[in-house]
Amino acid sequence: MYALVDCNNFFVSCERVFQPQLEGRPVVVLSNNDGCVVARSNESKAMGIRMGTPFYQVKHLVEAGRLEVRSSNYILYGDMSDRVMSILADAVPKIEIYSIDEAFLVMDGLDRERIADICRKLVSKVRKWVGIPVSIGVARTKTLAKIASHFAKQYRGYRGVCVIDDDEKRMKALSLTPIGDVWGVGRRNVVKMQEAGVRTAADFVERPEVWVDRHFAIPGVRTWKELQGIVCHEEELPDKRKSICTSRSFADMLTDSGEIEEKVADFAAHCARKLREEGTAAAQVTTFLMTNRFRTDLAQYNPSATVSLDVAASSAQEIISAALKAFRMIYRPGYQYKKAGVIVDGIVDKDAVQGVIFGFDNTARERQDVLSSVMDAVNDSLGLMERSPVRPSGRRRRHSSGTDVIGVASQHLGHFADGIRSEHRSRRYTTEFSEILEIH
DNA sequence: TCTGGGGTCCTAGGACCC
DNA sequence: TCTGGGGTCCTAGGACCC
Repeated sequence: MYALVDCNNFFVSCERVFQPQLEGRPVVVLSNNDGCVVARSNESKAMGIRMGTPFYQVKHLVEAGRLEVRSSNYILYGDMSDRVMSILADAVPKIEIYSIDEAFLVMDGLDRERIADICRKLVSKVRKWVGIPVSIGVARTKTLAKIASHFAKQYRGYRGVCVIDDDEKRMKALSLTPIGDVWGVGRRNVVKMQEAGVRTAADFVERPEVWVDRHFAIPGVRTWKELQGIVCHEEELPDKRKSICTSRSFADMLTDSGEIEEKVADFAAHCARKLREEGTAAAQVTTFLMTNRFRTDLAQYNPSATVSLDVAASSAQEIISAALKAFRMIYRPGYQYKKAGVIVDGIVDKDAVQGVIFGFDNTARERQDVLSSVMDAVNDSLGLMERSPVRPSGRRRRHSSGTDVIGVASQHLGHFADGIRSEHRSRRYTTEFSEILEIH
């Protein structure tokens, strides 16, 4: 059996722990740049505010005193997530952290009564110790556990825990679940489903497998099986990431090559730092630029270019130099750029790289690696730290937040967050000590 | 006026090989 | 004029997730 633990309205709940006056009030938390709504309290959901709503569309509610708003505070959320996850990890033999606010608990070898009991205790323990409300759904497959957690969240009678452990409960749950609420069925496929007369998860499982295969291919068949209790999503996600991306929208549109170049260098340095934290190196570096897609009155240009490295690298110098090379291949004056980013992929273990290097430029590379590790040490002790939000393996890692104090000259140090709106951010209650250190 | 960021997997089609 | 067949690898783009 799998138990899916899902933090209710996670970002809002984190804010409420330290600002109890938000309790019972309609609250939303915004994305980076104060762009869109990414988390809502039950009260703001009830007001009809949808996920992803641009903030300017609900700003009048804030001004009228009918809605509370906070900018996202990922350092706080990451730290709160770690606290929740460590309680969960202590309670069961195996945990798979799926996202910043969700984890699957593998409940192998426990009898049903005990599972329900453990889950109920976890709900109250997390609430009591961290202050975050969670819901838990239990079932044979992850897809069904997701559905169970929806019920646990939706109906008070479950008191936070819903178990689907026989066919009768399963079919009842499926018939009450709109097909679009099923894990793995996204917006595009909902349309196709509805056109075919499939409205609920129960409608879907009644269709023959060949029909599902024809219209929705392998991912569709997996979901179809999972809904019937046949496990398809079993394996844990691999430990190492296959790509790392750092990108940001700018508060204002930028035109100047030099100004964008500094951002790109910063993004590249951030990617390189993450590679080193994971003990990996990347063989490809991609830089992309985007104009403002919402300004249809302006010329659009969304180029990207990829530079391949001879030898996979993780030093700031090498990644930045490749990212800037790609940037110079695509930058064209005359456009107003709204966003840029750097993606590194072709990721391999650092050890594997060292094994295959011989020859003339080995020394230079070694020196850059040494320099990078010294920079990391300085930034670790003086910079502001942030916890990694997601690691599929459940292993916790610390991540730099980008407020480095030392870097490569092409970066715009200390200005990583410049030009990003964050007008309603709360304090970093649980990690502020390091910020104080930084000031001194 | 104002519209996020970071991932994964799958598939179709092209390049290339014998 | 006629113009094979089968395999692998890579990549871009689509769909999905939170």
